[in-house]
Amino acid sequence: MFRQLGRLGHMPATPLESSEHRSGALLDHLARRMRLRSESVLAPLGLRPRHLVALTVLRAGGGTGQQALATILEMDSTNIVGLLNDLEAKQLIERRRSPEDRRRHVVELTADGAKRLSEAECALASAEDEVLGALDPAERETLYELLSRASTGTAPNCTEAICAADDPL
Amino acid sequence: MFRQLGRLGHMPATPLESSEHRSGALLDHLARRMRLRSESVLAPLGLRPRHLVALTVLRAGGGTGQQALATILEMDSTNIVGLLNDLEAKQLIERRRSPEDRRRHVVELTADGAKRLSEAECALASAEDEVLGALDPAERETLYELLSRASTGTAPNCTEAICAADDPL
DNA sequence: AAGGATCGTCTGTGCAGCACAAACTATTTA
DNA sequence: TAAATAGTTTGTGCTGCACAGACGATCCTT
Repeated sequence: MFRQLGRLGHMPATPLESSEHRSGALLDHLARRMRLRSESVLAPLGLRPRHLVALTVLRAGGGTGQQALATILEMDSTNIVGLLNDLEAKQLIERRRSPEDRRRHVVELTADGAKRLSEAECALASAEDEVLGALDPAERETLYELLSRASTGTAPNCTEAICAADDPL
Repeated sequence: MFRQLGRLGHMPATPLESSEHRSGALLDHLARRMRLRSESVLAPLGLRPRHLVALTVLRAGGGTGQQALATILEMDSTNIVGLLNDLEAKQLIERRRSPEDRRRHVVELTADGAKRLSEAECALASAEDEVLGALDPAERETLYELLSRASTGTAPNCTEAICAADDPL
């Protein structure tokens, strides 16, 4: 519990710049708006928003054990199983047993998965246009970059392993 | 249904610059992580994440009718009622009948509401630190600004009505 | 080799968010 | 007066999700 707000101008020397600008609620709000639109757009592709999230994380993170995935996504591992089952049934991911520890399933995006993910992202363009309509392309890119950095922990400059997987174009 | 993707390299001259950088999944992911932390932090204040979202929108938007609110939040209006009932019971918002159209309830943040919102945002600082740990303060401010602009439609510069309401302390 | 810990899987249970529908009041508008 | 609109209330059902229990497979001890 700090000073709460700027108050009456007699704050010592606290910069107070970014002060109470908490992004949480806005994040929630926009994510919801996005999700609502995504669902209908994604349905024809046989995906749901959370599949997209998982695929995105996998694309960024490479071969991950599923309990590591559970940690990243902050989901219960039992629910991860179902999620991955869906994706594996569609051959968008692959579960391979880790050679080091054969209990472990290493989850990886397949070529199909990367492709489908790109398609989905492409299909989401109009949804994003609606939700982020107030931002110009440069701002959206900035937003993407910030979100990307935040979500992959402290990754400074690795936001472009992204296009590596699927563009044999 | 456009061309789906770049496919086989015979795309005309599409720049393809920011290309497939869709923020949807990242937004979802971060919002979830944020929400999980928020819930426990907010509980002692008698609030839940969605209350925060509603309060935030109200703070930004001023006196809104509840069906307008339903549109903004993209929630069913029946659920808005319950949400507002919660907030009104805690005297964080006020429902006044609109003088122009007495059917309409104009919803407004009370002084208490603004205060509580600030407290909540303050309490969320640590949660945000965890989730946005990879971003420095300037970047977080940028993020906030982008999210704020996006969520209030095309609002360029009205993010600081914030500190006006509650500081008679 | 035996014991316990760990990873993943499957099943089931229960709660909460939320959309949807129907019925009602108060009020405005045609 | 009749119809449309804003809000409220209640109920129903689906879905997401956490949580728990049980199981097989595989490590890691000792």
